[in-house]
Amino acid sequence: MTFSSTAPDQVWFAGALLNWYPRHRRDLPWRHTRDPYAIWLSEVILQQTRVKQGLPYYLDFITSYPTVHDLAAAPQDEVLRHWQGLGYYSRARNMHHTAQQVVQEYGGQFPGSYAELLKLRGVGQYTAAAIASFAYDEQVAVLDGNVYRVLARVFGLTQDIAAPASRKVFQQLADTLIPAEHPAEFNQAIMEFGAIQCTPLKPDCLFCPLQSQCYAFQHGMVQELPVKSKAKAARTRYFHYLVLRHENTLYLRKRGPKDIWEGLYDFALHEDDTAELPATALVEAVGKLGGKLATNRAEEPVRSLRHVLSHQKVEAKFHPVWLAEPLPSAALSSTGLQPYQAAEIEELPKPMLIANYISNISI
DNA sequence: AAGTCGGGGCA
DNA sequence: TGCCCAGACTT
Repeated sequence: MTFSSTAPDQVWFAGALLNWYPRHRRDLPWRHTRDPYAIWLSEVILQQTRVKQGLPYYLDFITSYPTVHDLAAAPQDEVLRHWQGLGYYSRARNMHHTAQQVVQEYGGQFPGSYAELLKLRGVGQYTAAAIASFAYDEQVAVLDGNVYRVLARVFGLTQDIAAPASRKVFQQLADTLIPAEHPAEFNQAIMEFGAIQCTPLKPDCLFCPLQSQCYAFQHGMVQELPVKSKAKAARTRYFHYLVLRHENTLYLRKRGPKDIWEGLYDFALHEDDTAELPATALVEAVGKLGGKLATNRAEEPVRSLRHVLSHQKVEAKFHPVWLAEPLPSAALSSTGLQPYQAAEIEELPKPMLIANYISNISI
C-alpha cells in the first residue's frame, strides 16, 4: 500500500498513539492480567458492547467463574442467567461451548496463537487478534468499530465501513501501522483513542495529538468520516403472551433456535400479524391446551410492552390467565411449558422484556 | 454480500 | 428518534 506525501507517517502515527495512551487510558480490570481466559472473557463480553455496560458483567463472570474449568462446568441456564440483559445471547452460548472445548480438547490451556484462537467458536478476527496481542504479544492488528473510525478519519479512507469488502483495506492499513515492539499497547491505544478522543459524534479535535496530520480534520470532513451505509429499518412483530398461572406457579418455556432469544425463557406465545386479537382467541387457546379457567379470580389487566432490538420491534401483550387446575402433561410436552415458582423464575435466564414484565406483577 | 442477533446510552 | 457500541455467524 502506498500513501500520498501528505499522509501521516506510519511510524509517527504509532508513536503519537503510544504517547497518548498512558496519559489517557482508563483503569480497567482486564488490563491488569495476561491470563488468556480473563482476556477472552472480557473481549467476548465487549463485542458490540460499551465498556460501561460490559464492566459489571465482566466482574460478575470473573468472580463467579474464576477459571475456564469453572465456566465449563456450569449449567447453560446458569451462564445465560449471568448474561441476562447483555444481549446477543449467542455470545454466551458460544462462550460456554468454547470453555468446554478448551477444557476437553486443549487440557484447559487456551490456544497460543492468532491462527489457533480463530478456530474457537465465537472468536472471530477481532477477538483472536485482541487475545493474541494482549496475552501473547503477537503482532496482529485489531479492527473494531473504534479502529475503523480512527483510520477512516486520519487517513481519509472513504470506503463504506458497513460493507464487508471494505475490511481488507482497513486491515491492510492497520497491519502496516502496528509496530513490532509494542503490539499490545498499540492495539489498546488505538481502540482507547477511538473510544475517548476520536468519538463518533463530537470528537475532541481541539486537543487531538493527531490533528496536524489528520486527513479529516485538515479537509473539514470529520463529520463525514467514516462513511457508513444505513441499516435497513427494523420489522415489527406482534407477540401475544398467555401468562398461564395456577396457584403460586407460572408456566414458562425455553425458547428454541432460529429466532431471537434462543435459550431464554418466556411464556406461551402466539405471534400474529396484528396487535389486536378477538377476545375469543384467548379462551380458545387455553382450551386447546386442555386448561380449565379459574372462576374465583378477579380479572387482571392486559399489559402492553414495547421492546426494540437491532432488526426487530416487538409489540407484546401479556394476557394473565388463572387456571383452576394444572395443565395436563400432554400440553406440557407439546409446548415445552413447565410450571415454576417465583424463586425458580428468578433463576431462569429471561429476555429483558419478560424480566421487566415479571418485575411489575405480583407472584 | 446481506441478514440476523440485544440492550443501553446519548444528543 | 437515530446512531453507536472492544463482532460473529448463517445464509
